[in-house]
Amino acid sequence: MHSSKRVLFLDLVLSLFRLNGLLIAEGDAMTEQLGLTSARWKVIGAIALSTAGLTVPGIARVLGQSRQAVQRITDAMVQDGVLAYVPNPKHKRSVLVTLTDEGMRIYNILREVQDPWAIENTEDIPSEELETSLRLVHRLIKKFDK
Amino acid sequence: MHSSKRVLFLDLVLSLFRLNGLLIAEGDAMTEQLGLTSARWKVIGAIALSTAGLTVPGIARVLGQSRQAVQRITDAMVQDGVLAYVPNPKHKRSVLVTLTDEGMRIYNILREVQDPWAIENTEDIPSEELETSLRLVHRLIKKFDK
DNA sequence: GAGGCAATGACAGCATGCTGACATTAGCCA
DNA sequence: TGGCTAATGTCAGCATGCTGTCATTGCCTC
Repeated sequence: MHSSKRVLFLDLVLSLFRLNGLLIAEGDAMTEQLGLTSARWKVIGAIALSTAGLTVPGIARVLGQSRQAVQRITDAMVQDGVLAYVPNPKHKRSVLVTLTDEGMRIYNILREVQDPWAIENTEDIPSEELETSLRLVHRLIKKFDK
Repeated sequence: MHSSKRVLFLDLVLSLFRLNGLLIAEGDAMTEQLGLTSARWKVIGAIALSTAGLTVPGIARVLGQSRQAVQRITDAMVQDGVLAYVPNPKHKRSVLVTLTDEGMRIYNILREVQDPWAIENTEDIPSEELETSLRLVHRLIKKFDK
């Protein structure tokens, strides 16, 4: 028998909370030897994926977090020599956040751990299911991101 | 063209981080007039859904959080008169957490807001897609929850 | 060009998550 | 039954998220 969509959806939401925590734990375990935490590899990932360069509020928009939270993390990472602030030709006050050589090194190692992890955890999951789920998630994000 | 499963999966993971934040914001907005926060309505939901009664570590296991984090929340909610600790016939030290009348009242109001929200946000999504996604999420939870 | 609104930086306070540590109690097995 | 191991309560410290606030700077419109 099929549950109602309402119940399915509430179950999905609760399960997503659970999965979110587990994914953060996975990421933390994966990056433990790199001295990273979930907040930090998210920032590194956002910067590495951007082509045009990102400001602090820009990273916050990508990650869906407050700019203040991101600012604190990036300040600490600059302090640690992983990130650097460089002048922004398009904005006098709002500097761009870039990876230092050390940051690039860490990102490359991160990818070397993350890629096998992604491959391993999807080998028994059909592409169609991944695509369906991803489409649903994107749809919900669009719905809630006002 | 189809992306590789690896890329699909990494996109899915990043999107889930984003969606998680948005869902918490949704829940917070929904429960604003009830004086609840995300941490609190999760606890209320867990208790309301349990049939046998839950201890603090039990709630932590359901929610996938540390027992210390849950303890702090439940202590505060007992203080606020929403929850109550009652003796546990099966365990002398570990009391059961229950909803007070006020807690039940709040839970009922919560459901009155949550149900229409769930229905509204699924009306344009086929049941099959919800089921596929839920199955995938459960599978990943099982994979990571060791 | 001037004025006003929006974006940004910076600081503060608070809620919530985690881990670590330690004492106590339950529960199970020899 | 005795004792060991796991579970629980409790306290502490820390990381990370949020919001609020205010000054400053950018940018757009008139």
